[in-house]
Amino acid sequence: MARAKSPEKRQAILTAAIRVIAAQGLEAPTAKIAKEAGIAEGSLFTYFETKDVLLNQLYLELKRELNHGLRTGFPSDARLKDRARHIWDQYLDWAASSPEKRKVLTMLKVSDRVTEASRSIESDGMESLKIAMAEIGERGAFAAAPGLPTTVLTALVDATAEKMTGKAKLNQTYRDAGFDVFWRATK
Amino acid sequence: MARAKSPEKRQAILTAAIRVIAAQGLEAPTAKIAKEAGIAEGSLFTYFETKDVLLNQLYLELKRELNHGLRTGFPSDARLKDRARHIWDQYLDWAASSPEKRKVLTMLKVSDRVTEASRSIESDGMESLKIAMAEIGERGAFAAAPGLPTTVLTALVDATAEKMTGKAKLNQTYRDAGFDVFWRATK
Amino acid sequence: MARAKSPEKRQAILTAAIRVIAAQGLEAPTAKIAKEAGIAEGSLFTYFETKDVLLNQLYLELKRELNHGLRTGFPSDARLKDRARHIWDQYLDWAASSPEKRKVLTMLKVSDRVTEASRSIESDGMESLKIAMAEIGERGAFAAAPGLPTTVLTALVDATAEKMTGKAKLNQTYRDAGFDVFWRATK
Amino acid sequence: MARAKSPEKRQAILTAAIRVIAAQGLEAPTAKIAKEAGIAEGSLFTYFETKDVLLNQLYLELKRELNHGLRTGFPSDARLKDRARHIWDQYLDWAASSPEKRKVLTMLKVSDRVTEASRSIESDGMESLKIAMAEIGERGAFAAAPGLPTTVLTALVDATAEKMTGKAKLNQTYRDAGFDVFWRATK
DNA sequence: AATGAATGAGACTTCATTCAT
DNA sequence: TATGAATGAAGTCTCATTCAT
Repeated sequence: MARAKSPEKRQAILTAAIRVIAAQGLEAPTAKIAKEAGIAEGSLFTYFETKDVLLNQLYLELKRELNHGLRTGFPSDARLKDRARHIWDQYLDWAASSPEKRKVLTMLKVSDRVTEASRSIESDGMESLKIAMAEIGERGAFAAAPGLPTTVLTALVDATAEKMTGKAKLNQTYRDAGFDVFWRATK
Repeated sequence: MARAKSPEKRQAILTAAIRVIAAQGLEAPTAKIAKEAGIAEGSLFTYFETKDVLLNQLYLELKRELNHGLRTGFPSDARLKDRARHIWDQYLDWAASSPEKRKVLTMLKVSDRVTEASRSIESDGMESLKIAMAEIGERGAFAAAPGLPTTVLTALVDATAEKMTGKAKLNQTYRDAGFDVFWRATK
Repeated sequence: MARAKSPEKRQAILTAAIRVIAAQGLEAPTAKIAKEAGIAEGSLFTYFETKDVLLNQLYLELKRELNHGLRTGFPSDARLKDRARHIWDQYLDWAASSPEKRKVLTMLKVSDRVTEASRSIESDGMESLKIAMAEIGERGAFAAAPGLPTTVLTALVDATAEKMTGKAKLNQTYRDAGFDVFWRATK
Repeated sequence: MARAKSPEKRQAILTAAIRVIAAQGLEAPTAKIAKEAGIAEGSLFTYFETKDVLLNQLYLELKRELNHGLRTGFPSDARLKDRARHIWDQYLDWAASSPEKRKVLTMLKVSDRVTEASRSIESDGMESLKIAMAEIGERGAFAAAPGLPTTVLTALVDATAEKMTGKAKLNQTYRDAGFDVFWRATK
């Protein structure tokens, strides 16, 4: 049999895409992504039929990775604040430690090159998190404003991660302050 | 001397750019913007030397307009909560009533086509607002986290405006809830 | 006003296309056609939106030119043999004097890049010719074989023109022999 | 020694090429031909070094097959008209029953990818046919026009076969009419 | 200043051919 | 020999910018 399609190469393309797109935006040339991945221009299309397919796969990959992080070690039976804090910490860790991924995911969320089909794909095992977010949604400032907690949480994580990039000294301060802003809203 | 450059035409280009870029992203062709503005392809470059110049001017224009709204009727001598609420309401009004402008400003903020020089240009007359934000920065969850209040405020407005688009019925609820989230952080 | 789109340039592209396609086939690169026409690669698309549009326009142009030749000086009131001979001579003159055009028209007729819409467009003023072909269709070998005379005429012209290319000496012989073959079929 | 090249596979490629090229033209991808033949992309090049080689072999194959048909049962000693009719019938049977092959052979004849070397290769055992064509060439409209009979015959068969495709009812009529056109030329 | 045709670099994608397995 | 991933040249088309009118 011939060479098998290598998962490493596929991953290399996605990784290269993150790096290049974070720097240049979604209009980054596929040729540059291929070069960064160490493969020929045409080989990119062996793994992703078109640029749009690549972009959608990248979106799904990042969403999956983020969701996986949120689920990992989730304390389903702890009190609400601890569960919220877990989400906050995991989310923030991912956002702060992978600023390029966060940036690219943000771009993709806004872009119309990501299809509705991609957007509607959800990860498994998110039930406990949804329950926690639903509980939060019944409390404090969030009551009567459907959907607001998730949106606000995402916005606060982004804002906090933005401030954290590159200021190691104050990182713990920002991390606590950001969560504090969020948690106060639930009192 | 030949005809003078017409300020109306300049404005028409900026307005067209907002409409077209909101729909297609920053990669929208200058030719399309020109057509939407009712002028010839080449004329656009009489008013803006390059596409990057246009984008930067657009960024400045939107920032200026937003800041102008925030200043208008600012109750410099009221108590902090009222001043904060004024900022919140004005900001949210702009964001909710000009969704295209908000969308484009968000795109521009993230894009690397907007230069550092453009980003560092500030509007005049913002002193009172800065004072208010500084006072907020000393309180509650924001203490010890420099710069966080502004970032958080922007993030909350964006998140709230996003939820408001198209749900007239709940708009007042979201408006109040969003501010509530913000204000609780200062207690 | 800016430069007007020049009909000369449009014609230069069509002429270049004939030359290049006759030599290389329909897959001839647009870049080569543009170069041959003395314009920039991109300019070709100012005159023809896509390669397919160019090909269809070329088809229509050649068909129009050929039909125009057939109509010119057509002796509507002469006896059938003279009318047939006029068609034969005009057709053969065109085919023999423009071998590249004939070759390209043949290619286009067969290609599926020429749309049904293009094929169905007819030239004006062909009535007298149609009458003549109809009369022929009722005679001799053609009776009871609908549509055969036109097909056979085209085939015989092509075959004869093929033999004529480059043998000036025998040209008149071939011209007469070809028509003879055709006319005998009507006896 | 390793496995020998399989003649079946070679034939499968040629058959697939006919089907695919009839549908898409000579620019049909080799990958598609390989897939249609049920083999891997790269295996095609084990049997035909390059695409041009494949095209030339295909041309020779079709020409050989056609010529074989013409020779089969050729009545060398019959009177000229019967010999001509035999050629006509055999040729037309092949053309009408294998429209794809006829189409592809026509394309190849016109293409410059078929070399002069290929064109000059002749089949064995065609002497009797050549004698018949030579006799025809001395008669009627063909006298003094060297080479015309063969060209005209080919053209008439193509034209007739074209009309026959899909009109079973009139097929015998067209078959007779076409031959009639040809034979009248020899009187 | 206004117009829009002209330019050519560069984008995405296809495909004949090579080569590791 | 068979496979199909890998390659990169080449093709069509887009678009920011220039420039003749």
